[in-house]
Amino acid sequence: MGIYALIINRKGIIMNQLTNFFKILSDETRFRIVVLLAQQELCVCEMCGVLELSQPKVSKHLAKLRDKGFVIDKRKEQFVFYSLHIGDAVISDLINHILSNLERYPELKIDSDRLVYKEIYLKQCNVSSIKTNLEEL
Amino acid sequence: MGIYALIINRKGIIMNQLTNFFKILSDETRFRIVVLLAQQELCVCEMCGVLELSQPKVSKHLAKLRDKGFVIDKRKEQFVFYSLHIGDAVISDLINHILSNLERYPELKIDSDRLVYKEIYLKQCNVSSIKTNLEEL
DNA sequence: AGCGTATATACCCATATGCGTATATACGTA
DNA sequence: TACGTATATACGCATATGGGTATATACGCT
Repeated sequence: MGIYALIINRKGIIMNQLTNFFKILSDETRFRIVVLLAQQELCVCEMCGVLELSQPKVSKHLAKLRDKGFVIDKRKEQFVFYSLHIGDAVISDLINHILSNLERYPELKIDSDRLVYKEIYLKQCNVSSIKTNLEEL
Repeated sequence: MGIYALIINRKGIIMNQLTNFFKILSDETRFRIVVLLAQQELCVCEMCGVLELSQPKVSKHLAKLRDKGFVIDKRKEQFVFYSLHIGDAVISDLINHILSNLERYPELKIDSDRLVYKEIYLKQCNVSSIKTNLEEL
């Protein structure tokens, strides 16, 4: 494989990185996850709680993010914490742009506001009484 | 439907507009089309020529862009010209960001460079000799 | 070792997606 | 009206996607 082939491949990779990331963001659940992780590292049950989504659903979307290399997972005892890992400048600028315009996307803003209460979800990941506990606030 | 429901709907619409656009960009063909249209309005056969893609393929992707409201089509005699129509600021900033970093995405850069020769394709849309004509340059 | 909690994944299903091919429609011109 | 070109769309197919449910695995604690 000569240099030209290498260049071609590099082209493809770069191009794919962008379209892959757009595919990630094209699902509402993953989009909300990315916006959360752009603000702080979180474990799975915290995301389930904040987003009010089932654990397998969140885990499966995180797996896709991991497979594409957009997040890094790090185990801390029982919990697995995820953090965003973005290389491309266009992508990270896009995320920052969204973050600084959160008020324009009320749904994302609500998610972010609920990050304050994330500790609530730490010890009841698979419990269906999340909403009950929330309502007590 | 009360005001609250309206707000909810408005939320959904705004949120969807972003994820819809990411879905559009998640396909390589559509991504290349959007980048071209961000530079100038083009008719279908010009896009087929520049991108070296079949006419039905380009038309179908344009139909998706049209259905989501991201492009406007305008007939001029035999030709139908498409132009980008982006409302959301985050989206248009994203596109501008990509445009000003075209050198970092060689494949997109090549497409854009070929825009210079777009007139070639105007009267041979369905002809398979596109490459032949290109090679004469 | 046994139990509870956290997380990942396998399985199944319904639906969406992208593509090639063929065809329909629209426009200009002879 | 007939023909060529431009464009849109219908059809069929293979594959991808997202979700729910059930299950497997990992960790901490007793």
